[in-house]
Amino acid sequence: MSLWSRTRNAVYGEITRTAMELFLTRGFDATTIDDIAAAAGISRRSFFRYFGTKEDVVLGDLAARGELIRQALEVRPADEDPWTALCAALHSVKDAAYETNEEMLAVFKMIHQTPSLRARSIEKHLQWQAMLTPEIRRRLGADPDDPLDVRAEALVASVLTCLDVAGEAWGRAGGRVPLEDLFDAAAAAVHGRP
Amino acid sequence: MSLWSRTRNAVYGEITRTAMELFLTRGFDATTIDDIAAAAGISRRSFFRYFGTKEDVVLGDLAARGELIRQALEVRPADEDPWTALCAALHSVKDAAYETNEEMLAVFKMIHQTPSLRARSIEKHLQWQAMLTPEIRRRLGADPDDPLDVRAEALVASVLTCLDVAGEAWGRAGGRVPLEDLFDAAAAAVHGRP
DNA sequence: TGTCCATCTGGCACTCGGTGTCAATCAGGC
DNA sequence: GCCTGATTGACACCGAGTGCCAGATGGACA
Repeated sequence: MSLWSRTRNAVYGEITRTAMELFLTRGFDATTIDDIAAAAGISRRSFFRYFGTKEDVVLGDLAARGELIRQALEVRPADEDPWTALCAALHSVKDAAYETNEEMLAVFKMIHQTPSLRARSIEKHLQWQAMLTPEIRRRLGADPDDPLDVRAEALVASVLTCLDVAGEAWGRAGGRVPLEDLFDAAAAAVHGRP
Repeated sequence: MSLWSRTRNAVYGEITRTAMELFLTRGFDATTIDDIAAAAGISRRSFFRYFGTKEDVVLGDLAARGELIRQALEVRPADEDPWTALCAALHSVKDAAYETNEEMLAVFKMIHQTPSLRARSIEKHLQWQAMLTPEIRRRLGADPDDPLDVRAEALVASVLTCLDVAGEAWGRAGGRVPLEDLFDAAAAAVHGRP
């Protein structure tokens, strides 16, 4: 680990902390990149060297978590039915990115109330979908490239949709109930089975 | 129908036609608002008086179709199970907005290949979700305002996700198979039943 | 230690989407 | 013919994001 990457990580974390603080106080849309750059002591141009978009500060490592979910899915027993395997894979990956439950709640609310953030969040879920679908195709014994076989896409997309619905409900409910329980209830409603 | 609203409708249609032609030849991102305004013979400012965003030219009346789906859902038999009722409601609303199948195919491909369009399209689906959920809550006998009851949201969101998956597959397959068949296959994969 | 190279940084100019404002225009009712 | 209200174009402005370039800084090597 060279000094370069160490300072880079430090700056990365500093920008994230500074920006999130501004977002949670002023609101996402009311905070400009110039505000963040000024507060973090860097130039506006440098901000874009660490984050491609303003939304990436909030949703940054979502892509990385997709990879974790994919790995968790691969480990599931081969004879488990795809839906159960997907649900289990999602369960096994917790949100370790947040310090407190309150912070996580505030971020969830912000994401679901800010259209641009919501849209980006859904785009990330689409990436997860693309990452998880091949494994489900394999488990279904489907042709990996047949565009007419929509079963795997539908299963993966629906499970992720349940996660999204659960997340929104969790935010609306003020985090009073474990997110997992809401997800299980959503999944059960869609796929039958109590 | 006054002359004002007649000319307004005419201009609206003219902008749509001009813009769609540019989108389908140059691509969505490569077409600027100035291009559209110049080609349609209006000012850049006037464009934004007819369309809130560039994406709205492509996805304009999607919100209106949501209302049609809601009405179709209301008409379904009261004792039909929610999933079946939702699927039937979606079936009953066809895409009447496109002249030819080829044009519809081109637009679908464009939407699914352009991130900003894809995101907006999903946002419109979220609006549909909000419109359809109350009726499903009613059919489930659920408290209309209980944030912890996620069944209705999950059902509606999953059905719409199936529609989205089917639409994407339909585009990838070059429209070789009826969209309805792909939707049915996706819905069946998710909700059990072969 | 001094030199060279790669990387990082800040600043500038630019594009593009989108908004507020204001004066000019134009249809329609009196 | 005149007043009212909607529409229009033009201009200025903002914020996100990008390309470019000169300068600073750390690392490797002689």
